[in-house]
Amino acid sequence: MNKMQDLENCKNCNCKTSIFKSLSTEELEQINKGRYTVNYKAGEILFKQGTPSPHFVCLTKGLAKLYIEGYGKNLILSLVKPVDYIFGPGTYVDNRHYYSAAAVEDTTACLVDVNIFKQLVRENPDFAEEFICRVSRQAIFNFDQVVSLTQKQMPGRIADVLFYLRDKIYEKNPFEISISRQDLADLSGMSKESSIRILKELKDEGILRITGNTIEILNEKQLRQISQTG
Amino acid sequence: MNKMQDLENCKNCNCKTSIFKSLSTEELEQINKGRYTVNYKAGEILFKQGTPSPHFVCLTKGLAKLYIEGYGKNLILSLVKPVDYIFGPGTYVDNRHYYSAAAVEDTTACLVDVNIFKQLVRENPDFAEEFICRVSRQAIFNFDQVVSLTQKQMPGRIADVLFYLRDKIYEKNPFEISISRQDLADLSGMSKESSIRILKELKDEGILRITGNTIEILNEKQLRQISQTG
DNA sequence: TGTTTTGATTGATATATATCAATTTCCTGA
DNA sequence: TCAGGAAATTGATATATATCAATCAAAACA
Repeated sequence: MNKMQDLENCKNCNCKTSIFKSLSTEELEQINKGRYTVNYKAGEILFKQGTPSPHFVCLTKGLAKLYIEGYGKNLILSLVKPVDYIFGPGTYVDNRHYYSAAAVEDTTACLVDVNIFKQLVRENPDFAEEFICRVSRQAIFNFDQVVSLTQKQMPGRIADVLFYLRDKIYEKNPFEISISRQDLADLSGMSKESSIRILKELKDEGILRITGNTIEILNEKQLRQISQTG
Repeated sequence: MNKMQDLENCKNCNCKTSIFKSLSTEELEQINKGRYTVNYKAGEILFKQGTPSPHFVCLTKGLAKLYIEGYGKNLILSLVKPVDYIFGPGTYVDNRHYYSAAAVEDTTACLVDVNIFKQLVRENPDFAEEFICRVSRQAIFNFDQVVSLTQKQMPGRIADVLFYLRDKIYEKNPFEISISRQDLADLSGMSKESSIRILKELKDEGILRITGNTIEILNEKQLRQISQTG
């Protein structure tokens, strides 16, 4: 275990900026007591779909992907970066994970006993409300995603993923992706060959500049157009 | 307004069997006071995607569809029957509907001021927990759906929809569907022509018996197989 | 009762996308 | 520095699915 990590405390952690802002010092202390820190190398699995879900996960470093293992293929639901937490729907249903999580980059996470979390939801209405807000935003995001995946053709889906990566994950342009082409395909619901081809087409049309894993959106308006058109 | 409806009271309504079971008589009374009953004819719209969402809806009679209006097509998220309630993710985010709802059959619904609901979530931890459970189950359902829609081919998707209709909506076999072929297509993410063709194929293979709007699953095992295979 | 309209069905065709196979590039470890 | 393996790329082909157009059945209507 990394000593630096162990010296950290929820009280001065960035996590506080998230839903934890409604917690008192004592409540944060409760979370802190039931917390432990784990490091994952890129590629390592945080948890597998179907396994019990005894804690919720707060990402403090790196990048992880949440993905459903379907029939042969994977579907990546979202990427998670610091400071964000992973809280699956199984926690309040049957205590199972309904998706898997894997580190895309070297990643550090805090694991907190789920019962402490549930207790706080019961005791602190602000926290509960904040949590419900959070789950709701997640649901809205999923709606957009399912519409994109089921109603748009490949160029539109790739466009949506590129905007997602630029605006929500890497937050710059150009951005260097740490995910593979396969991941890109799993995010947009297509084969990796197709994702590569579409990327190449967008590059040839001058909408993107691509050098290895670095992508720059050159013509935002036209890419937006492609996203709209389907 | 129907007098019968007005005489009803939340205290002896079937809704109590749902998440409302954790509410006290006084709390149910609060809901009852802020409640009004509305009747919709088949085809009428309960609310439109994008409009404000000032109340949550409890279905007491009929059948409704929840659908996202996408790019040209609709995607039906789910069907709602009595006694179930409709509570969109926008309520805790920006107070907008993220999907539309329309009556499929003649439908009666209770509308309750969303602020009363939110207040109860804050005051009654059991109710809050029950509500989160509910939202979680919804999320799990959506996961299954998105996997079906993005990873299975048409016969598998139709198979999933048929099981959904038999087990969750009509709860009998054979069942007479009150939804159109277009709705069937919107549930399974394909064109209506395709949905008709797959249905016909399943009929020709002896897996289904179809007479007009009555469908009977004859060979459950084989249909399950088709759902699995994709 | 006939007429009109709507939804269901079928067939022919176009097209988006997956799959398979072959290279090529890149990265890692000895 | 090289060898081996993994990932990325490209091309050829097969296939699932949408689209278009026509017909048919059924329900609403006057």
